[in-house]
This record gives sequence, structure tokens and C-alpha cells, in this order.
Amino acid sequence: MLDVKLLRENLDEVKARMATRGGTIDWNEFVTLDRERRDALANIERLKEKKNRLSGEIGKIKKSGGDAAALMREGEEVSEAIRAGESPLADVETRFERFMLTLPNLPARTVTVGKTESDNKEVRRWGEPPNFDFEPKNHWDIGEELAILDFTRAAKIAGARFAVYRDAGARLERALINFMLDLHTRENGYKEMLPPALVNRASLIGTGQLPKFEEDLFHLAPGDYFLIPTAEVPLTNLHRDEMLEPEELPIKYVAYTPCFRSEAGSYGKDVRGLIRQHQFNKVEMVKFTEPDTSYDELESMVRNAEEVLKRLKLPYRVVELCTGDMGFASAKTYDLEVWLPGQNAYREISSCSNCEDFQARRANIRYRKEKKGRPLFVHTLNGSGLAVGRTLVAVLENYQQKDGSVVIPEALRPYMSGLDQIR
RNA sequence: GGAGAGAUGGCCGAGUGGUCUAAGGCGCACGCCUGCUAAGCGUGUGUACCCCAAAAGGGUACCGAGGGUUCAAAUCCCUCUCUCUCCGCCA
Repeated sequence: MLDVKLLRENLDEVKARMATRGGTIDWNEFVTLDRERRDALANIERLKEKKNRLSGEIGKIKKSGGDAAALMREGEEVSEAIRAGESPLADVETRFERFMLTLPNLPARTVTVGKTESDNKEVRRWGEPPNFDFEPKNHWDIGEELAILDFTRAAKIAGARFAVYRDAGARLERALINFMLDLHTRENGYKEMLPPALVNRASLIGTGQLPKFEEDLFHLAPGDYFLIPTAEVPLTNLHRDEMLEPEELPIKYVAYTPCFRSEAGSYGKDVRGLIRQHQFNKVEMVKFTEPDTSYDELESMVRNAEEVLKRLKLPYRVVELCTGDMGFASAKTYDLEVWLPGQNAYREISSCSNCEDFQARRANIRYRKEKKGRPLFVHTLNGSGLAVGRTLVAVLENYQQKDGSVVIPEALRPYMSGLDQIR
């Protein structure tokens, strides 16, 4: 959520910066609703003041045995007026709040202005795409030929966009999860968490998926729960409605969770293989920081995600998303794209974002810098470290051999009981 | 799923219709005192929003959440959420 005062006081600047995201926002609605809301509020507060004053006087008169009938009649009228004013006020407040909750975050000033993916800025590359003396295969062919991935039976038991990992495939996925968690907890200073994969509406409003993107989520009717689309949701909401101590910042969490996405509207995209699934595994990093340090923390989070790819010796590049390509809650985002020989392209495997105080406002996550100072909103960051299924794809495609086997990256062998090759 | 108990400020805890403008304690901040420390004494102590150009100042709301009764609700009524105890079921 954006700061209402910022909108009131610097509307022209906000308009211009928000426009760089693309899409249109009805700013007149903001001005109108804000005006209406404040007028209605001032009106009702005046009446309530009167009510409180009358009630106090009636109390005193009754205590001293006097007759308060006239004042009580007046009080009745005031209460009637309050009741009449309450529903218009509630109505305008609801509309105002809904408007505010559907505004995306303001892009950071440093972010490159652009419309689409093609305007994104490559920041750096690492590693060389491998040279094969044969035609490299897609991971789904590799996986099915080695009998470590089974899409046919996944379709039978669940449907499209699901996968069954089998034998060494299942084990490789598990090895990747453990490898990533160990790296982030032992070397990068994150605390491991294992949160629920189901969350309530308030949590999804906190991180920004609701109210605008309900169709992207799986909703469970009994209990009104949602399956999490990313561990960012439970991890960030851990501290919803909390006051954090400045000395505990930055807080750094890492969690492995399954993630669930409806992929509504993605028909025809990545229809084969593991790239786009309804259910996938992800190791996610989340940070809570002071405003001053959040951009340094974003840089180090990106380095933490890169370290996974470096240790696996997978070639990748880092891309800074332009204003038009960023997610709803983000002020600045870096994507990590891993080289996939089967597609002859770099594909997203991690996304690291600084949400500044956008989520902290929605989720009411604050800290007090000074003991007597006012509460301030923290900055929240999140990043994949990494998308596990896509990492498995990258391993299969980059480490494939002419004979159809796949070499296990050295860093993973301790997690595979020393196994060095899947054949 | 059944029965019962509970939810009050940063924390503990009192409070069953009108000075609750929430007692008291702890904690915290500032000051005083004491050669240090401890103790003691005094003062203060939340959040959000609104009015005001700003400051000063003023107002409204907040006792788990939402409704209701009443001139007036922490207090009475209804619904819900969560926590705890016991029973049942269960990986």
C-alpha cells in the first residue's frame, strides 16, 4: 500500500512514476474518494463529540438525582444522526480502501523505465553455456528416457501441469532442496523455517496477492484457506501486526515449501515439462530490514541466490527488471536466468525483490528506531533461492551426456550418497 | 465433533451500565537524592485517523473481531475467531 499522505501531497510525481509501470489508474477516483471520506469522517466525529458530551452531563445529573429527560431526548436525536451517517461513511471507506489495495508499488527511482521484458537490463553473466558435440535434448525427454520424470501418469492422477518425480529424479529434487537450505543457513546467515502451505486471506492481502489476483490462487472452500503461491506469503506474514526490535534487524528467513499456482491465463505457455506447474518446490529467502539498508540487502540477497548456481556450475545471467515488467509489490527486482540448452535460452530461475514499505504497510510490520521515537515501517524483501524444479531442469539439460545419462554436479553428490551419474 | 474456561495497554493484572479520561504493579524515559552499586523519591509513558498552512492545540476511535440494546457499553445480548482444559476421532 502506498502512503496516503504521499499521494495527497505529491500526486503529480506519483502519477508520473506509476505510469512507467504501464496500465492506467483513475486518479480522479482517488481525489474524490479521499475528499468524500474526510468530509464524512469530520461530520460523524462532530456528532460523536456531542453525544459524548451529552452522555457525560446526563450521568452527572442522574448521579445527583436530577431530571435529565430533556438531555436524553437530545441524545436520542444525536444518536439517530450518527446512525444515519455511519453507513455512507463505511461505504466510502470500503471503496477508498479497495482502491488503495489495488494500487501497485511505486517503482524505485533507480529502476530503468521500460514497457516489456525486452527493456530489461542485463547486469552480468556468469559461466559459459556448454558446447555439445550432439543435439542437446529437452529435460522432459531426458527425464522420461531415464524414467526419473513421469508426466503421463501425473496427468492421470492429477491433470495437466503436474509431474511425478521418480527414483533418482525424486532424490535429485530432494538433494537440491537440502543443498540450498544448507547453503543459506550455514553460510549466508538465514534462519530456516517450515511454515504452513495454507494461509488465510489477511496474509495474502499483506503481501499483495489479494484482493487483485485471486484468480491466480487455489482456494480451499472449507475454512476459506488458500494454497500458498510462494513461501514469501507465510514468511513475510510471520511478523504481521508486530513491532520488531531494531537490534534484531535485519531478520533473514529461508524456507522450503511447495508452491501452488492456478496458471490461469497461461494456456499455451510452457505446456511441456517442469517449467510451469500447478505445484512446484521452491526455497525462498525473506528479509525484514531497516529502510536505510534495504537496497544493500537486496544486492546481497541476489548474491546469495547466485551462489547456488555457481556451486552447481550452471551458467546464468542477472537481469534488472524494467518498470513495466515488475511485480505488483516490488519497487525493484532482479531476476536470475539460468542457461537451458534444451531451449537454447536463458530462463528465469529466481526473482529477488525489494518491496520497500509496500508490504509492511499492508501487513502492519513496524519497528521503533529510537526507544521513544515513532513506529516506522520496515522494508521487506523476498527472493527465490532457488526454484527447485527449474534447477533440476537446468541440471538435467546442462549435465546431459551423449549416451543419454546425466552427470550429477559435484556439489550435490554428498546429498545423493555419492552418486555421480544417473543412467 | 462434544462440554467447559478464557482473550484488558510493552508485560502482569483489577474492573458486571454513567468522573473508565482503564486501578495497581512491572518495565521504560527524564529529573532529584545517595561519594560507586543497589534502594528511594518525583514526573511522564500507547496506536491510528481527522481538523489546523505549520506549530501549538483540539477531536474521534481502539479492552480478541463484527453486529445489537441504551441518552450512555471493557461491562448487557448475538455471531465469529483464537487460546487453554477434558472427552471423542485421528497421521
